[in-house]
Amino acid sequence: MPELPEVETVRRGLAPVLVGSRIAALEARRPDLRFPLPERFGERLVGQEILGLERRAKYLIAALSGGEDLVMHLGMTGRFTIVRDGGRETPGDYIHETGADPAHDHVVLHLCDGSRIVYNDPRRFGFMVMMPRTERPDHALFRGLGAEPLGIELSADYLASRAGGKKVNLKSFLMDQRMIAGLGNIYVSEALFRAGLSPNRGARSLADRHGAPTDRAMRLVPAIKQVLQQAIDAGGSTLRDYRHADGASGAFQDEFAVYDRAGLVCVRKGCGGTIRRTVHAGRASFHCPRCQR
DNA sequence: ACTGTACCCTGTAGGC
DNA sequence: TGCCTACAGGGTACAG
Repeated sequence: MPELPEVETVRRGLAPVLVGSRIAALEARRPDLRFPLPERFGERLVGQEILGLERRAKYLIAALSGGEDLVMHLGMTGRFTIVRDGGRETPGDYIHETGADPAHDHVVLHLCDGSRIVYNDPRRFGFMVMMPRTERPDHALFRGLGAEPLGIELSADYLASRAGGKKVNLKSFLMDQRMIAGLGNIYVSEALFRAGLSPNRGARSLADRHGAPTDRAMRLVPAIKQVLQQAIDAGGSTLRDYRHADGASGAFQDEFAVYDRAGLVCVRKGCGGTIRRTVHAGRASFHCPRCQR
């Protein structure tokens, strides 16, 4: 579920509560999510102050005073909810407080001020790992990540250099976290619509035969940046599970041009085309065959 | 080296 | 009402 805008929205919601706080206790209600929780998870967290909370791609990274990073990924259905001091104690009461099924409240961080951060994840595709801060850039999770899409490193030149000669279609290329880190199924479809590019087109068409960026690559870069920024401004997209850290829904789902709109008329004035659903690498794609070539 | 498919897990929506 | 299938914002491990 959570792509870059959703993870960034969660980060902004958690940061004011987490940063500067100290961890009083850890509740791990099961030993694993997608992967086993870190060895001696509680020992390594309790007593630590959280110095900062940043995002890289779809990862949340809490910097701990002891020198380790707590790296968190929300998978498809993960969500963090802040429960303020005074919230009720029994798991069953979380349903009122977080709106999530308490059976899937897997990890609870208790902070010294009495508030709690509850991690809920029905499908358990999310995970948490810890690593020394100095080792993070070389860690397997981060080493191969591509450009951060809202950073200056995502440019037409970058796209052309990564896409040249590749046989993959544009949709799969943009979904590949080694190329661009943070896009997912929704925002790839939305960015391609804004750029007027078909998801079926070969990624290689972002570069000419000399490896220089084509006008398609030039259109794609601002399309990606704009759709992500607008989605962040709207607090992300809530389809099912995703919520802000305070339980609120995102609003960007109301602004989808193509995602999940198969069979509906294209939103572009005067187009009149019908949005089509196709499949790339097992994931649904949506595009307007008239607007997107 | 690259590309496509199966799979991890649970919940829900839709067809019969 | 049930039962069954297909599908869902993620990523990874293989086989070809």
